[in-house]
Amino acid sequence: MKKNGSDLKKEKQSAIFEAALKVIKEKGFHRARIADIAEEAGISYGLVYHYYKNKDDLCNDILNQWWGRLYELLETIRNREDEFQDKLRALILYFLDTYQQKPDLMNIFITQISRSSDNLTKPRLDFFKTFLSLTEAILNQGQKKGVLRSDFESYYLTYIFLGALDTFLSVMVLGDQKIKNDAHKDKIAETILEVFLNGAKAGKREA
Amino acid sequence: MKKNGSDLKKEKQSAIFEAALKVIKEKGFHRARIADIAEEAGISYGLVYHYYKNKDDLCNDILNQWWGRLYELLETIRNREDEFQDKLRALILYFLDTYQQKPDLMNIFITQISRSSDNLTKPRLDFFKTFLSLTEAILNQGQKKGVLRSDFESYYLTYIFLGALDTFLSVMVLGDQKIKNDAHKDKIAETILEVFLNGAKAGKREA
Amino acid sequence: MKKNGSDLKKEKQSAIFEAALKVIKEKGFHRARIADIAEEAGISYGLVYHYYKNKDDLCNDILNQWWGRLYELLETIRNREDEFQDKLRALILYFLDTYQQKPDLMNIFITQISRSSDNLTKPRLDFFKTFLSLTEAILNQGQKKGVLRSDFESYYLTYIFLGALDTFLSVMVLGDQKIKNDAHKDKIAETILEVFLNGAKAGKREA
Amino acid sequence: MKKNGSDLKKEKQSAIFEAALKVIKEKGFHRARIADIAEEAGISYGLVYHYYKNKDDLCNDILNQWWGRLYELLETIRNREDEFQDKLRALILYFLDTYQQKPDLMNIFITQISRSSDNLTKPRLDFFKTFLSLTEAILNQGQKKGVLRSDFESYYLTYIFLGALDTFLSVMVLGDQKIKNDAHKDKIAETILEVFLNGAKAGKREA
DNA sequence: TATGAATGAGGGTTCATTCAT
DNA sequence: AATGAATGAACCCTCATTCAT
Repeated sequence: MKKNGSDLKKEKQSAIFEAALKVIKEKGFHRARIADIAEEAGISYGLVYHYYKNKDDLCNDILNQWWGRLYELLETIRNREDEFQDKLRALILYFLDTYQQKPDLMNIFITQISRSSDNLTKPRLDFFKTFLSLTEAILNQGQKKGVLRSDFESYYLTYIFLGALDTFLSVMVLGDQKIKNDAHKDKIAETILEVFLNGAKAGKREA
Repeated sequence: MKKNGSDLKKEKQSAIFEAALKVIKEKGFHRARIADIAEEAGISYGLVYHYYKNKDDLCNDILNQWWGRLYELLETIRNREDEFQDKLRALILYFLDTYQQKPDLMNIFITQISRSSDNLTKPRLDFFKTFLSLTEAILNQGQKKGVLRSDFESYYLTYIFLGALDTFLSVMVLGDQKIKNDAHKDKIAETILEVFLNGAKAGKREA
Repeated sequence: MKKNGSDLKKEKQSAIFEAALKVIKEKGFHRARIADIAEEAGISYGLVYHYYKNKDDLCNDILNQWWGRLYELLETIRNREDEFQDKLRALILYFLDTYQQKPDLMNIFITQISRSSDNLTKPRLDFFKTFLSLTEAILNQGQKKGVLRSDFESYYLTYIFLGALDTFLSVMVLGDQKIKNDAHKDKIAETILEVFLNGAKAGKREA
Repeated sequence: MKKNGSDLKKEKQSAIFEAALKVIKEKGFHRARIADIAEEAGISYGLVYHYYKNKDDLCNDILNQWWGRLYELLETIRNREDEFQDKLRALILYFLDTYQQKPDLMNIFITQISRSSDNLTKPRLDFFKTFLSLTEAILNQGQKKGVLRSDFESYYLTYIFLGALDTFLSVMVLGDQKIKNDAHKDKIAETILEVFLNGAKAGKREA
């Protein structure tokens, strides 16, 4: 079955996208040269500019895809009729899955997007704030249902939850640790959930 | 009392250091130009090279100072005979104090150092790992004393604790939020501690 | 009636030619991109290379057409048995007519061809010199007939005549002024003729 | 006598300026590369950017100098109490003198500035229009004094006068003709003046 | 004939670093 | 110690031209 032009175009663009992920992961946004990306993608220099207006456009595509998917997921989770804890678990697993399937992208999120990067411009900051808000909306559901304590504002709980998740991911990403199998993945998820919900203090849990 | 040459040298170097903090905070490591730093410091830019071998040297100075102080603190905390919770509180307050007194440095830590930055070279990664280890050593004390639960490896607890702290700081730094007063600072510290120790779940706390 | 292949070819080539005129007028030779011209002509830009060897070839086509027609006219005028003044008038009107009918071409002549353009290569300079020579030949007829004064070399008179004409056109072209009607056109022609022939000094004319 | 820093700075900038004139004359604004200019000036590539913000800035400097001097001259001429014909002569001689002393600049005026150049942006067009206006103001003086005929608008006379002058210069510049001596220069000036004032028609002059 | 993807040389600009004074 | 002129490698982006389909 022959692919039509549009498919081919998308494929090539996708190749550039993936190459960019890899190079940016290795060098960071700044040091990633268009020449590197082109070489990684196995195409000529100028062709990158056939698919992307400029370097910024390419970087934004990465950001938009990342945040776009994440926002979508958060909306989905919020609207689901799940048990509250399953919502948190779903979010954690999304990150872990992404790390498994697109480690470069996850790496970039951790090292380039989540905080820093010299590119911390206003719109990029807004991405981050939106992420916090959407997550907070979910935690707020937990408070309303009486699952989460309400003696703290929901954003406090949000920071702690996301911080825990983020640091787990950071350690894995920066240490280049692999997720061995699904059991391992579940273990991590359960740990984060358990400590977040029940705390780190000894001897407080029933049974 | 006349200052001697060495003092003068240190003063000037310090001026460059502070200028670098400010410029790097505003532009990031990459976009921070030697010319900017010199201008901010009120000196000619050739002079920067009398005090620092090159840009990397200057950046490393910042990193070394940051991590050096932090390591020192962690060692101190570990060796203190405090109650365990006071150790954690001391660590949290150190970050909050630093944010109050040297917001630029804190900003750089959050946005440039803590994870990423394009400059994520091996030695810089090691800094981060050492930080995790030293903190883990303290949390491990908590487990040994029976204050912290032991059904998780100490590094799991470390990630959650540091993640919570880090995200609180990130939000403040990125949102340019000020710490209003000591009460506010204590509130934040207590929140982190309380949720870390007792968890986010509702109705589980005695009294 | 079906057009044959050659006609079609000429039509398409003509479309490219006209598109080139428009784009070059707007952007100049240098900034005019093949892609712009193709888009203006409503064809794919690879196709331009079927009709023209390269960009230079296209530009030369424009130059050749312009100069070719002009030389032809000058030859015609020279060989005509008109009154001398009618010859000059015919030349002036040719330019004004061209400006009316092909303003883009006229614009390019004024802004790109007549003098300079970065493309001032030897062959292009020769075009210009030939133009001067052919015009001079006509003015020389005027001197021989005793209509024009002979106390100056004919090329001096040529420069003044063409300079006057050229500057009139320049102002119109650069100011994007339209020729309102035939009376307006005649007025301009007569002004140039009158001042060229009788001078700008006051009170010297009979009657 | 030692030169101070500012003098040296100006000297170097001037060297770049002159080098730019030469290169632009040879290649045109577009084809003139910063590398060429630097080489011509005998300095390194980057140094050009020490003195000029960018290529445009350098080009504008040339334009501003050219037009600035010309405007100044036109103001001076207008305000002088000279005989009217001496005013026109002064203007012609200014151009001829400039051609003698700064042939590169004159060349650029003719081939790049006066009309064309792809760089025909709004502000550059305005330069040209101002030039026309200032000249027209002088010719208008001639009409008011009764030296020039008033049956044509002053701008018509302006176009013819400037056109004549411009074309003389063009021919010299494009033909790379030298002005042999002062007598030659005067001859040219008188020719332009004579034909402009008394016309090209034979047998109309007194005596 | 027609398309537009693909190539890569060319050139502008930045900026860390060196160096003469 | 101090200045800032000077250097040139690095890298982004453009666009004429080629080529596979």
